[in-house]
Parts: sequence; structure tokens; C-alpha cells
Amino acid sequence: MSPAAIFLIGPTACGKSALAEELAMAWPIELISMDSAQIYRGMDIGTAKPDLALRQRIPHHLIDILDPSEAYSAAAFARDARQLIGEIHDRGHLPLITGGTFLYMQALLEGLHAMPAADPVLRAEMERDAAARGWPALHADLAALDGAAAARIHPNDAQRIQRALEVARLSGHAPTRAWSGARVQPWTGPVLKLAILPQDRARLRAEIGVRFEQMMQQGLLDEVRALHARADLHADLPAIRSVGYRQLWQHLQGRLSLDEAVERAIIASRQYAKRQMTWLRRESGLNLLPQAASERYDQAVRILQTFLRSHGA
RNA sequence: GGCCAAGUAGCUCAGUUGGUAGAGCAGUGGAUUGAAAAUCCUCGUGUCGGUGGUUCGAUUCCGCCCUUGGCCA
Repeated sequence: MSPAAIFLIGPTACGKSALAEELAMAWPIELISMDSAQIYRGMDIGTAKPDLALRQRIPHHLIDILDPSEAYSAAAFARDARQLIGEIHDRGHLPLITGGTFLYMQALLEGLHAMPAADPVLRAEMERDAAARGWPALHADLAALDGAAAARIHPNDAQRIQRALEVARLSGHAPTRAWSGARVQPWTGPVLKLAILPQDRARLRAEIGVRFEQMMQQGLLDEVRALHARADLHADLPAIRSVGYRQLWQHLQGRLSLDEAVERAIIASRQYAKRQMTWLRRESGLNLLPQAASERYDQAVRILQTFLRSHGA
């Protein structure tokens, strides 16, 4: 049997982690976190990271692997997850990839095209350029270098303009050529996607609000304060831009009252869940789990057993 | 009780020299190739507080009433 990529996915605050824990108590499972914020050390409460006691009982991977000053990427996740799945499989265990960062899942399953990696120096240069000339000017630059990319990217989408320009300049040839070839290292083994897709949006919204208030009671503000105290961290870092941290950081900068920061953090969290729902709806091959949390475990076990049987485990 | 101000989209407000109104935020749907908890795009009919009056026509002008805030008693 070749290693399988088994996912448990859903929007934030839908109950993924609780189900993953239940499954891991009964099966020889090792969890792989598919979450762009849980990778950071010192960001525990706001990312709803599993606690140390649980992580001692059940192996969790791709948690606490980076300092908040560092950047991760979809490509790095694809590489790391691929390797971990193989290692866990070799141990005779079952890898369960849990999370809601769907770009990471896409990078792992479909692979990425052969393009240059991010270049922090070049990006900083473009930031300065954009501050002086404005992003529309850089969009025009991109149109000259790679018309197809410029046509695909909205003139207001600074982040994608920057990335496309970066690729164009570093690759030296018309970068669209890179898009026409095969993707690098797409997943070829079996894939199973267990998914929670909440139907009751009002309930999910309420759950997100309650959960953030709980995080505040658990000391999230102190956690952010500790990050804020570090001289080398700033608001533009991927870690500090994440939901909750960004808004509380602004409060610590004196830009928002605490009440405003909390309110905006909850709103940002709900908007994040909405984007995840959009991504899930177009995802193919989902095995949808029941809306009722109490019915999910049995259903997930049935699907897993059927899947493993058909792949010779 | 008197005077003043304000009542317009879920929220904060703009506006109509009289021809039934539009921004931001929220919300919705979508995009998503090395920052993705990021970044970006789409979608705006609401007794313009109520009621009378003037007018061809009132959310807009006038009267009265209601509500909220402020000041004075």
C-alpha cells in the first residue's frame, strides 16, 4: 500500500480538532497540522493550538516549527507534509492532516509550477517602488513583462502583482511559460477528504464570537503583549497579520480601544470562515460529515474503514 | 415644563436650492500557484420617525405629535 493523504477539513470553529482528537484516541494516528498560524511558536491561545498534554499523548506535526519573525509558504508545507506522510506511514501509523489552510492542501495535492521562490530583498525593493509610484504603475510593468499574468490579476491586488513581478524578474523569461508545463510533484497516492461544512451560518458566527471571548479570558492579550514587546517583530509579518493577533497588536499600538479590537477580531474571524466556506464548496471529492457533532465520529470511522480496506491496509 | 439639536440601509453618517436617495462599515456570493488566519473582486428599495397642510409632485418647505440627546428651569 502506498501512503495515503487523509484530510479532516472545515472552517474555523467547526469542531475539527475535537473530532481529530477522538479519532486519534482510538486509532494509531499522527496529526499533521495544516494551519498557517499554528506553525508559530508563542502563538498558542489565538491559534487554538492543542495543548501540551494532548500533544504528548498524540503526535502533532507542523506545530511550533517557526519563530513569528519567519515566513512559511504553501510550497514549504507541500514539501514538509509529503515527507511527514511518508515517515508516519513507515512507522505503521496513519497520518491525518487537519486544518483549514486550503492553499496548502492544493499545493500538496496538485503541486505547484516550477517558479522561483520568494525573494525578500526583491519584495522590499518593490514595496519602496510601489510607495513612490503606486501599485497601478507596477501592474503596468507587469503587463509589459507578462501580459497574461497582468490580465489575470486585478490592478488593486498588490500582493499578487508583487508575486507575479517577482516571478517575471527572477525567471528572466516570459513566466507564463512556467504555467503551461506540468506541476511539480502532484500527489499521486490515494486521497481521502473528510469535511465538516456547517449549514447554519448564524450558529457558526455565534460559535466564533464565543470562542474568541474565551481566548481573551485565557489570556490572549498577554500572549500578544509578549510578541509586541519584541523589537524584531512588526505588524507586516505574516504571523502578526493573522486573525486576532493583528487587531490586538493595533490595540497595543494605541490605534484601537480594547473593545474595538475584540469586535474587529471577531469580525475578521467570521470573514475568514466565510472564505474557507467558499473554498470548501468548490472542493471535489468531499466526504461530508454530519452537522451534529455527536454523530461525526461513527460516520468518520465508517468512511475511514471503507477507505483503508479498499487500499489494502 | 421651556429652548436647541438630531431622527435617512443591520450600524455610523452624507444628500436632495421640492422631481421618492448614496458612501464607509457589517453582511452575501466569488477568486485564490512559494505571505493564504494573506490579498482582491461582485452585490445597496430603504413606510428618508408619525401625521396633517402647501404643491402638479414632499424625504426635502410649514404646523402638530412621538422618540433621543443637550442646555435652562
